Order: sequence, then C-alpha cells, then structure tokens
Amino acid sequence: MKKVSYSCGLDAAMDVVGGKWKALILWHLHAEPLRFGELRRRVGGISEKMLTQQVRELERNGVLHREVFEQVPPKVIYSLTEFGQTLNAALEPLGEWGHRHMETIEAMPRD
Amino acid sequence: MKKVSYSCGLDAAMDVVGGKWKALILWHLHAEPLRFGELRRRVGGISEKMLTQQVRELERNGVLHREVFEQVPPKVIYSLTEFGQTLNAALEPLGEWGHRHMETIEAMPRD
DNA sequence: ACAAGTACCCACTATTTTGTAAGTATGAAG
DNA sequence: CTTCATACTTACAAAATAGTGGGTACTTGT
Repeated sequence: MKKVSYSCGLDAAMDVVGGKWKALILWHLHAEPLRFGELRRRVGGISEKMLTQQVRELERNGVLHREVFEQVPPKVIYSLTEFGQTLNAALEPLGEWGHRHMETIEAMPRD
Repeated sequence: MKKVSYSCGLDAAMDVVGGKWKALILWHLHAEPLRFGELRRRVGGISEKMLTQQVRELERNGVLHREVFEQVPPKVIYSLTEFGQTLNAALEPLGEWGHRHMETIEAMPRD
C-alpha cells in the first residue's frame, strides 16, 4: 500500500491487487488452499523471493491466510480469507474479460 | 504489453490495465469524452508526461480514441472505444469492491 | 556419508516504472 | 512586446519492482 487516500474505489482496489503477481496469486488460490511450492508451480514464472514477498503483503492486508506447520521439512499453506474471497469475486469479471479478449490482447503491439 | 502469452484471463487483463494510472484514466472517461487538460485535472496527481504516455498506449491497444483538432492552442479529445467500454464494465465490480472496503484499505499497513 | 527436498532469508544487481524540469509551436490578450 | 494557454517532447534523475545466487535447518532416502 502506498497511498493513504484514494480518488475512487478502483484506485484503492488497484493498490491492493496491483503489480505483476498479486492478482494471479489470488486467482490460483480461488479453488483450494495450496502449499508454497505448489502455488509457485501454478503461478508459473515467479521466483521464490517474489512469491514470499507478495504473499506476505497479501497476508498483512488480510487477503490471505498463512498457516505454518512446525515441521521439517517446512510446510506452509496459503488460503484466501473471506475478505480475499470477496476480492477474488470482484476480480472475476476482469478475468472473464481477459479470457474473452485474449487473442486481441496477445495481438497488441508490444515494445 | 509485455507478455506474448498469458496463464489466464486475469493475467492478460492486468497487462492491459495494470500500472499506476491506466485503470484510473479509463474510469474517468467512463461518463464523457474529455480533453487532455481536463482529464489530467480529474485523474489528479499525474504528470503531463505520464498522462500522454499512458493515454498513447491505451490508444495503441484500442482501448481509447484520440481525436486531434488541428488548432492553436491544441485541442485533443479522448474517449473510450467500444472495446474500452467493455473493459471499463469489467472493471466496475473491482471499483465497487474498492469503494465498499475503502476504510479497510486505507487502514492497511503501509511501508 | 551424501544428496534431495522444503520454505524461506539476505545481499546484491538489473530492469522497469515513474517523476521533474525544461523546451516547443502558435495565436490571442494585455 | 511580453505573457498565457494548450498538448505535448526530451533529457535526466529517482524510486519501485524484479531477479540471481548464496545460505539455513532438519529429515528422509540412497
């Protein structure tokens, strides 16, 4: 979180779920809780450092829950909180849109 | 646009509307076409450079339309394309969510 | 004895994104 | 004749974001 006040709801929401990975992480947790490694494999392309970092922020923001099992080898399970579920639901139309226009988006000029 | 293929719709959508300003710009254009200066005032806090840059990308991506009037002083009007309108519609639940949880978001730990 | 697997942390570097300040053209107003 | 306004552009600086390679602790399997 960077700002303290927002010009509108979208501004605020983007501050929570913006960035390269957060939305994706939520997305992949929508069906079931996952362990760190499994989450990493599903998100794809994310480094360990980034995943820990993003997941910790999401935890601090009350979007997801982190359950640590005191074992060796370590085991940590991530799941959406209720708050996180409402956020994920709000993200769904955007995901739908992206899905529907995937080809158009892939064909967009990149530089 | 950075990627050429996406793991899911949300991934793709975030690539179009991610970043600090783009979603906000779309949002403020939802009701009516606006001139550069007016758009800038409404978005608030954005520099001229950033606005031009973001708006040009959105134009290249077919999200908004840019109409130049060959006058002095210059006049340029921005409006959503139909595509942009579908995107804005998909963004609405997220904006709603942000609006509903504004206080929670503002109270989130920032560092 | 030794490598493999887990979920990290740390220091460091690279890349990307964002911001700041200045300059441009032209005409109208004072 | 100087200033103001518009919608930019350019060069440069700063800040945010991302990646790399190393290390850790302990257990299980070879």
